[in-house]
Amino acid sequence: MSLRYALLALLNVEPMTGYDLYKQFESSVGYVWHAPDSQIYPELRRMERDGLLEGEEVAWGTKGRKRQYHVTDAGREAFRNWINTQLDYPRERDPMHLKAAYLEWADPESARSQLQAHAEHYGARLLQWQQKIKEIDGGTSDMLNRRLATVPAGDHDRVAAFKRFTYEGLTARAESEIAWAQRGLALLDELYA
Amino acid sequence: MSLRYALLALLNVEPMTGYDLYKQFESSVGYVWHAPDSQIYPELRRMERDGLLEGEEVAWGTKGRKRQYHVTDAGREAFRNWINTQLDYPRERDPMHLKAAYLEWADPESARSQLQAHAEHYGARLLQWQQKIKEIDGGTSDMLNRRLATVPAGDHDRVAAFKRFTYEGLTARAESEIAWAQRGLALLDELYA
DNA sequence: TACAACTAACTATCGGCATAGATAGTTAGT
DNA sequence: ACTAACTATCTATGCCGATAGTTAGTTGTA
Repeated sequence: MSLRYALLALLNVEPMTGYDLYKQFESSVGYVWHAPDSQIYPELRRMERDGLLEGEEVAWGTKGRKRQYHVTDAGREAFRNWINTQLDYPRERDPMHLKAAYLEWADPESARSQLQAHAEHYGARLLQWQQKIKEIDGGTSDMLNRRLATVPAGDHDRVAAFKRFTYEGLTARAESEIAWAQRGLALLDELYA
Repeated sequence: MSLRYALLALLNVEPMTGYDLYKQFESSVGYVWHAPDSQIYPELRRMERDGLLEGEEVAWGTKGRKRQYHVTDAGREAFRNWINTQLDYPRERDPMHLKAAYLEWADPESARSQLQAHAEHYGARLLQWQQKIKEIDGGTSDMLNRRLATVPAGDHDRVAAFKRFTYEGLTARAESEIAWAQRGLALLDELYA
């Protein structure tokens, strides 16, 4: 159900087509949330059906058409409602930690390369998220600047602060995963010396 | 697809019924992996169909019957194969961080209580996982002791070390989430002073 | 003995998400 | 003029998992 609110969040900034939204999820916004186009288009139709969005056909070239959606009052209210509602947390289900618990079954080299890959995966994420923080601090974040243009100047600090806060959480998580993987690599050295 | 391997991991220790496995996921093992019985029973049947398990009817009381499953050679091989295979990491999709990015839409009190709940959620997990580590260190972990009984004494350290390593990762993650939520609470105090 | 709690297993439905592929129009470069 | 890359949208299939409800037998206890 979060896809709906991710879409509302983006459409709150400016009207967009399904394809625009898809591209957002493929690039910068995708570092926080992702969805394939095959989920986006049907969800937009459902949201229009539910009165959260309104779409209008826009000409594209001579024969082409595209459908641009904008948020309705009901949509904004639904978004505000969601953001004020307590999430419920899913039960634990993490494949990498499940694996880790039975790593004595693995070949040491395989265990090593998987922990290495874990560290590298989060290393890549870490760089992306740190980059986002730099962009926020430097005022060069497109996403943020477009968002800021829609709110009064007095709220700018607040909006930027929450964006930064989000990425701080993600970088902290990445750092924690990297540290864990590295402890694992050290452990392998000990155990298979 | 990880459910299959979680079940194999448990059944590698000793034969169990679907209900036994369900109870495991409801209690201690559930802190690492969880599944409802409505997924467990069909998956066990599929695994038997695929030759990873063999089940036998066991009498229970006078008229009752239950089906106890044990792992086949093919099952053990499949498990070893899984544990040696690199995972692929899903795209980012985290509702709480999505929310955090738009927290300026929330009522300050709601934002506060949600961050509080975030900290409390991971606080509860943290206690459970720390408890697990204590049990491992003290040799009072049932799960681990049963597992250790099935491997040569020379491997005991290794088996225990990986279990501990798993819970260390989970506690580190919980601590990181708690710290993040607390930074968020401090931020709210600043922004809505 | 009556009842509650537990053991055991199964079924149905629904939403989320991945993967794959189909179709059609447009734009930019060679 | 061609064609590759991009824009735009849609459909189909299938797994995973959540939720809820059903049926039947057993055990412990008031």
